[in-house]
Amino acid sequence: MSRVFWMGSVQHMQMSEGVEWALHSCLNLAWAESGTAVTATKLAAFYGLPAAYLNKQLQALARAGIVASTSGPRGGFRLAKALKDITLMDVVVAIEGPDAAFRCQQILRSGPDADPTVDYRTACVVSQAMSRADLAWRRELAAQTLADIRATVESRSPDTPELTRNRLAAK
Amino acid sequence: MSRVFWMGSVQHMQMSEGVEWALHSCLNLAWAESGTAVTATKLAAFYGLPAAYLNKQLQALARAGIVASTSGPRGGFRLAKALKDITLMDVVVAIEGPDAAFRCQQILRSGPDADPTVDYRTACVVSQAMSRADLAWRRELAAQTLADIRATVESRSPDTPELTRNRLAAK
DNA sequence: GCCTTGCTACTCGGATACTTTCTGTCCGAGTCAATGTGG
DNA sequence: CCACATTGACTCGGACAGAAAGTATCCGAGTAGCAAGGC
Repeated sequence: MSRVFWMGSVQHMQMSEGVEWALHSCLNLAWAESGTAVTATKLAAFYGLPAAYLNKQLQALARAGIVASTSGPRGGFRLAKALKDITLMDVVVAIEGPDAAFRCQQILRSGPDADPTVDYRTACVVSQAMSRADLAWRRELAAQTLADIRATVESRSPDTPELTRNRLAAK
Repeated sequence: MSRVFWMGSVQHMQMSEGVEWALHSCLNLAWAESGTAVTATKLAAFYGLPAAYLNKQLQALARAGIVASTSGPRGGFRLAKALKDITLMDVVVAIEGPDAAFRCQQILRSGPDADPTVDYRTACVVSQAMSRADLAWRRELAAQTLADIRATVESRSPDTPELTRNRLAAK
């Protein structure tokens, strides 16, 4: 009796959803921009996101030099580079930080035949194998720019640029 | 005044350190095994890990069919497959769960021109791009088996099998 | 002497606390623009 | 009419709570072996 059903794994190792917000916001900035800055509030209203929290993510993009921020009336955010110079990797690093998903804790340090002079982050074979996968991931992210994304979106939905511009221009 | 120094990004999107523990423990099981099971306590003592928590990770490996568990005296864990049939991907999925790192929240659902009939996890261009990177990561993890890891370790440190076996055999 | 039976010690398994990270909110510093005033 | 100081509202920026996940621990269910007792 009382059979136990395994409900499936819980959600592990997920990146912040701020990455998704940041990517879409950058695209919207590219479509909206005609020399004017867009406030975090407007960008958040686009998807019903909490404005203050999106603002936090945009700050991270600003620190990374992806967007530029202006305070005061008529202030807001605008792209600091061309879309073709912004890779997915740039955005992910800006939001999630530069560290690899797999963190080698160097547990071999505590093992029976440990050598204190060795850095197991580079020497440990397990760590090397995991790093290989991380590098493949990063390579793929770095190979795609936001310009590529925009081009694909516009080819599928040609109305998107105008719709977005209008929506952001509206008070 | 009171200049603020940015301390660098905090550590985001890190996978559980249980992955590292699980990988090393599987290798140790392969070296120790001579038909006998090894307890979680012994495996934990190898690196000074909390035994009960390592046990938790080993349970996850057991659910995934990577190791088999036996209760009672002379019980413990032993490999359920050959090392060549265990990929890094298998271990990561067992510990971290099957979900991708990037979770498309389908924020386009809340966008201005949303189509409720569309599943944006597959339709959203941003999601597709992120998935491409995830797939590259998974492909790399699936391409490496624990047998590969063992072979590399043994070629670099030929003493490891015997050292490990002796250490695990010791009371 | 051998079989049966009960017991004890041992191990996994999942339920339970504690810590860190992520998510969300708030208020202050700075800024630009409009407005009113004086020349 | 034009220049300038003042005011005011608006926006980002970082500091401050709440929620969720990761980490660590504990105790119970089950099992295998051992020991004692009976045949």
